[in-house]
Amino acid sequence: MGTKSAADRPDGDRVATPAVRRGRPTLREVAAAAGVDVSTASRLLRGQDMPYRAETRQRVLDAAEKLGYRPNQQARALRLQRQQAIGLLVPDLDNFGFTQILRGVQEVAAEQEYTLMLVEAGAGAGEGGGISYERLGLEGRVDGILVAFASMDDPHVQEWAERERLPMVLVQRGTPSYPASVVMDEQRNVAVMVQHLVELGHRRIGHVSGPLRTDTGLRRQEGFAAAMREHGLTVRPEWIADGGFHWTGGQAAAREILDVPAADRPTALVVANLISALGTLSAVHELGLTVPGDLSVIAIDEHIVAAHTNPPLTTVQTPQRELGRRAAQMLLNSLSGEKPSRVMITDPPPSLVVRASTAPPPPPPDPPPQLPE
Amino acid sequence: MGTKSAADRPDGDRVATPAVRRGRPTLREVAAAAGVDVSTASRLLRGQDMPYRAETRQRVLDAAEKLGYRPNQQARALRLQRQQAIGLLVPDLDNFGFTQILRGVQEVAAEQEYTLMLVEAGAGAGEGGGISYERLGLEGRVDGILVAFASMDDPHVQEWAERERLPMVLVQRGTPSYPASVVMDEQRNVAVMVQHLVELGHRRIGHVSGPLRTDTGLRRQEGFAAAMREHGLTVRPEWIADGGFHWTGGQAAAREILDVPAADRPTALVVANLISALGTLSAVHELGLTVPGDLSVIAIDEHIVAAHTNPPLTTVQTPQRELGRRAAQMLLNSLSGEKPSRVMITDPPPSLVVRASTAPPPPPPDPPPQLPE
DNA sequence: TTGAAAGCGCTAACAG
DNA sequence: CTGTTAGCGCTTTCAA
Repeated sequence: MGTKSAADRPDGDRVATPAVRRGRPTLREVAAAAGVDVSTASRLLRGQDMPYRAETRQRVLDAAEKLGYRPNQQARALRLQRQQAIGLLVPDLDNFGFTQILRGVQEVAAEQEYTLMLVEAGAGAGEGGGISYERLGLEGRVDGILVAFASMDDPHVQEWAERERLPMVLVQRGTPSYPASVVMDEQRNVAVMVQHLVELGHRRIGHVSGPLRTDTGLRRQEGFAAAMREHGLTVRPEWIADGGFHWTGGQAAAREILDVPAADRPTALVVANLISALGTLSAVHELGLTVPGDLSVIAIDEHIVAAHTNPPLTTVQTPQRELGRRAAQMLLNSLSGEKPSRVMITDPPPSLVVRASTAPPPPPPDPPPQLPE
Repeated sequence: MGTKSAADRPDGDRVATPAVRRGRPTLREVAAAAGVDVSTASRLLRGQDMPYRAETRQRVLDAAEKLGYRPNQQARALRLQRQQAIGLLVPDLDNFGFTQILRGVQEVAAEQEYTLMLVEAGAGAGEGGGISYERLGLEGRVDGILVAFASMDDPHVQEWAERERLPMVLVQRGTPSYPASVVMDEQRNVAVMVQHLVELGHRRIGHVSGPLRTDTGLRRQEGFAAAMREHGLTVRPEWIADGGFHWTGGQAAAREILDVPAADRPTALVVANLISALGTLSAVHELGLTVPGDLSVIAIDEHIVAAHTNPPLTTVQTPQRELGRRAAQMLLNSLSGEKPSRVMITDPPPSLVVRASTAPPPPPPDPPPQLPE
């Protein structure tokens, strides 16, 4: 390496780690092997500019190939002030709703040659607990983050992102105080479900909702009320309960709604997500009711699991993947200076996956000849 | 919350900041604000050494606090030649088996202040397809990787890791050619299942296996054979089929095994993982059989979903989390130069979660008074 | 007890 | 067409 004699540099040979071979070949080594300057090698290897002598180009390319050169992302990031990476924060990977969002995000990130860091941020903290975002270690590692916390109303994320100066796009959560978000048309999602039930003949419809403090939960519930009104049906408060987007919550909510005399029960339940629908089914069975004989159940979120519950659940498939795509695009665009906005996905419209959990309502238990209301 | 106006700076003493605010405060700025050299600030903020003048310490700490200083990971990584981050590659986040492994890995990473990069590597590629590991962009971003590809027998990973000089630990996959891996005691997992069935009175037991080209699949199948032998039962080849660790595979395998005259059917099926057990249940219902009336079914992998299938599945809970922990530990240790090894987790022993899918076998269809074999 | 200086590996003006 | 130079933000000898 050095052209100087080792003798006149008493400190010279204890510079780096005692490792004989370095981890990976550096650009400097490639350049040396090709007999050019690092700057030339850098430009050329990155495909920049046009004019190189054919021979130079060949020599550099050969040397890089031969040494198996791969640019050091860190050095590049430091120099460019850009990580070429984004983060995706999800609360819970057990929640079936997230995998499709993830796929969408992944696609876009890959297309734009960004690395995606997926972080399950809710894991340790449980539902209500505060998360230490600092602990995630995302700080200097990503250029921006996507936060898919529909089920978590956490003001800290926003503070954190601001403090770290991290561009952030909220997914499934249109907090009015934040300008960058992508959500679905929940009204429509729910309308599809209500419509299906009405077509089957149901008029007594209840709702196992999401938490009302979350944007998604709230909008689904509003959508429920709106759809009911549209069909001239009454929304009965005692037929609505918060299932918390969670298994136990769904169970508790269903118990609350259904553990009443048969005459006071709804004939169908619209459930705000798949995992809480599992809980709902539990409660239904506990109470000795049959689905869809006594009660129809329909839920948001399509997943293979829905085909295997008892009975198989009718679901609504929503544009989750598109949601992920758009969110990622927005984040990436905002990194290039574009102003982010609030977007509502409508394009792949929600579609019904009809299975065995929905059917016409049972005949009314009492024989009142006309209006049950 | 409080919308932060640009103007409000409650504290009177303001640091002379450059005209344009940089992305984040640098160490240099902190040092300047405190009136010390960067090297001093660096040492002090990292809690290095002991001897600082109390006043110096205070000034630096205050400045850092006030500016909201956070060290730049990239610069540090470049200097230290260490990312303080590890990657976890999983094939498929829809597979329930991985979340617990993830939790374990997360715990250890957090304990040691490592950032975890979770990458769903199989997503785009499908089961058999080759993955472009280079595309993951993990290259210079992590110090090592955990590969949880039980269901994928891919020689490329190894090459890739070697080429990138990335220390790698295999999780759930004890490839004999690779020295660093953590697996479970699959023999024991399966033995628990067989034992349960035998105790219920079953003697005609089949197996929906994992792919035999995967280590896990193979070991589960060997375990099955061993357990059967131990109980003096015969392993019937026609009662074994590969469910591919996938939904459709599970379905096909079960069809193959069960679509025969009743007298030739097993009375119980040991299924190699939960997702393929869902497929198995599908096939069983298709064929008009009842569980557990005609057939008992038991699967590996405990998950809340198992409580909601039709009927609820008896499962074996395995030490997945511990697996993740040990794997992460091994990787981290190997980063500090320790030789990795092949480890088999035995500690939290597998435990049975008994649900409705297992029961005593039906009475034999024919009336042969003695041995059915 | 603290400061000066030398880079980690890379890119980007600006000169030749 | 290619080389020189000057750092990105941080850590770490070595000196003072």
